[in-house]
Amino acid sequence: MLPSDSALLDAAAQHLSRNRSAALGEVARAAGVSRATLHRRWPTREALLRAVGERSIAVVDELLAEAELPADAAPEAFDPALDRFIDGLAPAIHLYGFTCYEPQLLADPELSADVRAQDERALRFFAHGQRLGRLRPDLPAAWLWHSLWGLLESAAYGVDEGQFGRREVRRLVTTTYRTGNQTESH
Amino acid sequence: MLPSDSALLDAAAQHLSRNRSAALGEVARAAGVSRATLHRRWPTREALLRAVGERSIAVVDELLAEAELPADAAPEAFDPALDRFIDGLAPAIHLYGFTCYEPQLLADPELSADVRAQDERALRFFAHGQRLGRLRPDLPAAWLWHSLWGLLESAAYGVDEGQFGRREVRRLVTTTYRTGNQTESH
DNA sequence: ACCCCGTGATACATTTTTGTCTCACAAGAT
DNA sequence: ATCTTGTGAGACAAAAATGTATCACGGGGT
Repeated sequence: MLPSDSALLDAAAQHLSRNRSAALGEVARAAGVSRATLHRRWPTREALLRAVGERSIAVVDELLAEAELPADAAPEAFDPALDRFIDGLAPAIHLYGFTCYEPQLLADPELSADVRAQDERALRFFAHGQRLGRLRPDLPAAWLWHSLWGLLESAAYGVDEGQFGRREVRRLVTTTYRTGNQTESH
Repeated sequence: MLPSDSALLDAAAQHLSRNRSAALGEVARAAGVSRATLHRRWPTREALLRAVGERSIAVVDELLAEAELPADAAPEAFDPALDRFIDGLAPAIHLYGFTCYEPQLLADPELSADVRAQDERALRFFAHGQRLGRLRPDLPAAWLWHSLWGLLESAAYGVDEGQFGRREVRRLVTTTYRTGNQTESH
C-alpha cells in the first residue's frame, strides 16, 4: 500500500517540521518511500516545500472558514468557535506550523502573499472576538493570533517529547490561552 | 572595530534563529565578518552551533539562578521572580530560543544532557510556583514551562515582523501567561 | 619606521546534497 | 498469461556547502 499524495505530504511535513534542513533522502525515508518517488511527485526541494506551504494554507483556511462568525453574531457564539478553531489547529500546526516562518517559503512571492492574506483573515477573526467582548481589547489582535500559534507549537513539541498526550493538547492550550497559568485568587 | 566573540556569537545566533539552515557565508555576512574569520573562531559548523547552544544554556541558567526562590519563600515572592525571569528571557529567546529544538545540537550527548538538566531545573521553579499557590496546580509543570517558551518565541517573531515593539513584549507575554487573553467577565 | 597580528579576499579540494537517468521488479488490470 | 504502471535501487553528473590554505593589506604597538 503506497501512501497517497496528501499522506506523503503529511509525513514529509512532519519530518521537516522537526528538522527543516533535513536532506531529501532523509525525508523520503521518514515518509516510507524512496527518494526517487519523492522526486517524481515534487521534482525539486523547492516544489516540495511549496506544496507543504500550500497545504498549510489550505488547511488553516478551511479552519478559519469554519470558525468565522457573521457580523451580527451573539457574543456567546464566539467561544465555541474559538474552541473548534483551536481543536482543528492543533494537529495542523504539528505538521505545518513551521511553514509561515520558513524563509525559503516566504521567498516565494505568491506563497508569501497567501500567508499575509491568511494572517489578515485570522486577525479579523480575533478582532471580532474583541468587539464581541470575549477577548481582551487591550492586546493587539496580532498578539491574540500569534500567542495562540506559539502555544500550539509548544504543545506540539511537548507531544513529540512525550511530555503530554495528544489528547491533553486541547485542554492545555485552551486553558492557558483563555485564562492563563496563574491561580485565580489574585 | 571588530566584534567580540560574544557579539559575534549573538549576531550569528540571531541570523540562525530565523534561518537554521543558512550557509556559513550568509551567517558571516550577517555578523559583519568574513567567512574566514568565522571559521577561525569556530572551525566547523558543528563547533559554531555548539557554541551557540552552550551560550544559550549559560544565559538561561543565569536567569534561572536569579529567579529561584528558597524553599521557605513567601508566596508573594514568586510573582516578581517570575516577572524578572520573563524579562530576562525575552531577549535571550530572541537569539537562542531555537537551540533546544535543533536536532543537530541535541545530537551532541553532552549538550543534550545539559538541555535536559536545565529543563528539570526550570520545572522545579514552576513546580515551586504551584506549591506556593501562584500557578495552577492542574496543569503539568512541563506545560507551565513550555507555554512560556512558546509565548516568548511568538513575541520574538512578532517583533521581527514589526508587529510589536520590543518594549511591548513583557506586557504581552506576562498578561497572556498569567491571566490569558479572555476578558475577565466570564 | 618597523614589525606583528588578525583580517578580508581568493583559490582550491572535499564532502554533501540535489537532480537526472536507467533498469529490474512487483502488483493490479485486462 | 500478458501488459501496464509505478516503485525501489543504484549509478551518475551538477550544484552547493564546507573545510583548508595562501597572500596582500592595514591598524596598533614597539
